[in-house]
Amino acid sequence: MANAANVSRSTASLVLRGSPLVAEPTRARVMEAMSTLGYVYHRGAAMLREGRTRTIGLLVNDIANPYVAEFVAFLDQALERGGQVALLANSAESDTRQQQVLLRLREHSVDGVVFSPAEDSDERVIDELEFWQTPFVQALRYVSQTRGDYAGADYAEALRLAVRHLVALGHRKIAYIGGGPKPHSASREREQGFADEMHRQGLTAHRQHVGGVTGLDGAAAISDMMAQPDPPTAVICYNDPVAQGVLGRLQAHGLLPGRDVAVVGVDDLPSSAASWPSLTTVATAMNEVGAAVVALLARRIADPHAPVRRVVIAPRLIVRQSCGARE
Amino acid sequence: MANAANVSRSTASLVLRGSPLVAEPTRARVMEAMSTLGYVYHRGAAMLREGRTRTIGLLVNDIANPYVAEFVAFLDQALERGGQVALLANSAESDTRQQQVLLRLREHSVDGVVFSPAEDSDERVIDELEFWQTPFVQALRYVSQTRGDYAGADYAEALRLAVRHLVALGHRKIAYIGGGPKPHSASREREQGFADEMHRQGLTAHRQHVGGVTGLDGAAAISDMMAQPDPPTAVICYNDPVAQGVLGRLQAHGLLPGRDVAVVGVDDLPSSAASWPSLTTVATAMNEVGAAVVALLARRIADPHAPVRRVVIAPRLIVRQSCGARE
DNA sequence: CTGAAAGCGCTTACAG
DNA sequence: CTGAAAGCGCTTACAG
Repeated sequence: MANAANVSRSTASLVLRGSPLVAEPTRARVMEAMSTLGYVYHRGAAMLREGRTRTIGLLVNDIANPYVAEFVAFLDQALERGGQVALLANSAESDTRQQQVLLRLREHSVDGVVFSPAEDSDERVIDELEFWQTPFVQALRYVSQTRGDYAGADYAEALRLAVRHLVALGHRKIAYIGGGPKPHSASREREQGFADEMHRQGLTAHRQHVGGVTGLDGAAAISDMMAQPDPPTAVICYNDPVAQGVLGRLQAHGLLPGRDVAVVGVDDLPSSAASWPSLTTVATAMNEVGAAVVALLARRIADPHAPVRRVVIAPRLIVRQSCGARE
Repeated sequence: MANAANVSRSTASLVLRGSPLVAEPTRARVMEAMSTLGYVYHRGAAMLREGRTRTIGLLVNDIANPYVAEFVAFLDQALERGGQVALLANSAESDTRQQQVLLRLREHSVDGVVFSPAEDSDERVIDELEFWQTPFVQALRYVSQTRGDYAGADYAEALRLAVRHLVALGHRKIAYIGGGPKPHSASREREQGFADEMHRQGLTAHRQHVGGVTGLDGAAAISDMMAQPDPPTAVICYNDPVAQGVLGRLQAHGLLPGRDVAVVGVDDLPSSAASWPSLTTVATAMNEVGAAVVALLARRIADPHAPVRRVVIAPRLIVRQSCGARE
């Protein structure tokens, strides 16, 4: 580099890293040379020498999912604040692609990996990460109940809150419109929470549907349910996009959500406050989950042998119009 | 590395890169050693030596925007297919952060940068990128009309299509609910297209509003407009989220979009087909823009002195219910 | 076809 | 406080 500034490379290196060992005039001389030469710190060289890259692999199941996109935005910012940079990758719910991308991340010598597993993830992903000794944390979903750090919301509790709220409003015919056909931890937890709370209330699922996680899936599911005899009076949806699709389709059938059928979502996307009727939903505390993920990863990098830690964030019911509790 | 496999490092290197110069038994021996040792190709070392990283900086104005998230998903996949990996960064519409993040990307020696400029971008961003000689392409928005490659949709044409469609349906009181307060190329183009086509039709903007780019902003804007005397009969919105907020708020006021007020969006998000009423919108061909971006960047990396190229993709009107043309 | 040597830009001890 | 030397894991000529 710019040791055309009349100093040795080690001195320059000390300046770069802001060491107090360097005399002021020397530092000034080096800084001067750096800026006139348009010098840029070559992190790649440092990483080769230091053995770490300050780079974190961020592998998500579906970046186009609005909730995941917000999660990525949050993590990107949090990592940046910690002086790290995110290598983004999207498995698009494919275990195969997840494997490939993980190898790629490893070739780039990431210091750690945050991942929300693809829905059909094989537990071998964990084997591999452990074999590589790559610090990692599972986010939003987990592949293994017991292996690897994890942070997510309490999805079972989210469904329990929704059921309890609807029962309190007098509903007994409560349906659940679930997520995609391939279950993962977060969808299993939701189903469990739904079943448990219904049971506790002396009820059984009035109807249950499996389809997908988008508005179109929600619309199709509700059409189906309403066409059958003895339709539900209340519907809980896998997430807000599904619920928004349900809101739309109900109205297309001439039914007003909140008056004719109660609808509840999960996640509390920003857009859910602006829908008509506004959507009652269970917020899954994305920021808190994100913060936990960052903390877990830092801890894991610092101490690879620390005991496994799993952080589960409490959800919160947001009552708006679509459940009929408000005008 | 594993030249414990009895070969020299150069031979191993040749094997790694799949050179045909290596004899089969030798190759087998090397492969064998690699797998037993759990060897992983150290891209960082290669990049230091080769001077390129097969890493692309992907800097977006707002990852939490659904359209941008889809764009990121598309690009991530396209880059991956080309053997590159995306370093993600989010400027969150801040020029300051954009500068920081660009420096960070450069420290990571990205081979090129794709960026959708923050809304308040200073043209100095371009100076800097040119000074660094970093190949780059502007996506979705541009900082400079003349400098740097660019790919985006034809946003002016999108607005023209929307105006023409509404006029053909008999509307004359057409309002435009624009994006955020800080204009950027894509919002200016929209405004221009709106003004041009209204003029050509012998009309003037019945009303025009500046606010934000989310559903809540759209809801606030339409409440405002409808509360004033002589409200518009048709509204064109900056993007689909704004339009969805408008749909919701109109209904909250007891007005049915498509019957009482026509509403048109821009972008054609997947969720817009599932809204109620389903949203008439102008699709801005995200995949084509993405493909153009990837091609432009490859070209720029291959030939830094190629003439500037700007790719503008034609938009397409998607007629659904919210404009009143369909039941 | 295979081997020995140099070098990418840093950081880390180790001497002065 | 500053300088000289080695080495991170690769690739690139250059000889054999």
